[in-house]
Amino acid sequence: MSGIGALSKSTGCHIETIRYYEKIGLLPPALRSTGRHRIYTEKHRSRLVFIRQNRELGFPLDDIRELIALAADAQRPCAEALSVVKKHLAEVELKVVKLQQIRAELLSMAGTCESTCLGSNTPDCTIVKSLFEPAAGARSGCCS
Amino acid sequence: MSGIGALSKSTGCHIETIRYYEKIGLLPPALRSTGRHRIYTEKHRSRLVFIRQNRELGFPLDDIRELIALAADAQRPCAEALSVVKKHLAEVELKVVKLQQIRAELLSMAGTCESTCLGSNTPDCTIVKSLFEPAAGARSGCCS
DNA sequence: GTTAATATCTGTAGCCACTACAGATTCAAG
DNA sequence: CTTGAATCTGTAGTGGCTACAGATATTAAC
Repeated sequence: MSGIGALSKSTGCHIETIRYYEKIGLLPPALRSTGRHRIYTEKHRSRLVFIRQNRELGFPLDDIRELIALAADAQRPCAEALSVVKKHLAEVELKVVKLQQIRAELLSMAGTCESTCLGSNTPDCTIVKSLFEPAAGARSGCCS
Repeated sequence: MSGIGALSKSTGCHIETIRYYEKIGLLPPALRSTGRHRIYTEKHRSRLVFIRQNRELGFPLDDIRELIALAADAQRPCAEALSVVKKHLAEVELKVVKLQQIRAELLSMAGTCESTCLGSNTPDCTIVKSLFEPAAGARSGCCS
């Protein structure tokens, strides 16, 4: 049994976030003191830890909600939980690929700038140059 | 000179997004027809292309705003533009590292589930098990 | 010229997952 | 009993759009 401040400290989850999770039904409502302050049990705490762990792995709250539901109905959560994880894994892998492409592009931008215009008198930086370029091949077909 | 629909088609940028960029001052206000429909020039188009290209590289709108400002003041944008790019690059690289850690963790979760509980009669899936675990070592120090 | 279909207009609300307040109340310590 | 810290509720803001509703403009066909 502990208040929201203690729960926050022991889980590293902000007080506002704890209240938010309760509001959207991800955490069950806390018990209340006579003055309406929230009181938490160990069950609340372990569920909050679960939520946070999965959030740190990037699961959206709806996925976490589903995992919790699967846990509650202990019939055969395995295949379904696994599919939630695998779906998320696929998204993470896609993101990694995209970010690596972006990284390569940024490295090339920085490299070109450093070798071409940085320190020279060139007024138009390669990074910024595309702003003034008419973007070849897209002007045809325009009116007038 | 073209309307917002044509601009949208030629850039792949949604109409609502174009209006949004104007609203937040990222695109200069369009000319207007007698009936208040927006009319765009080639300059609008090339700026929008610039914005979109940089958005695809993950730059936040405020960075793009700064790059545009640097382009306008052609004094010495190079070093500053380069620093914007490098800062973003650092963030992208950090994200890649984090996502790769997450990926490893998800792979391990999926692997453990597949080899341990999937297809067996075990009622508690490893993916979901931490919900019920008292999270050892964090209970001490609690009141009562 | 008229009508119908399409395009565009403005403004507001919603998305995700929080975060940041303001102003009121309650709790714990001395 | 007082004081200061904690907590309460409720609302609004973040980024970068997206989705609508209801009104007006434009264009094409007849």
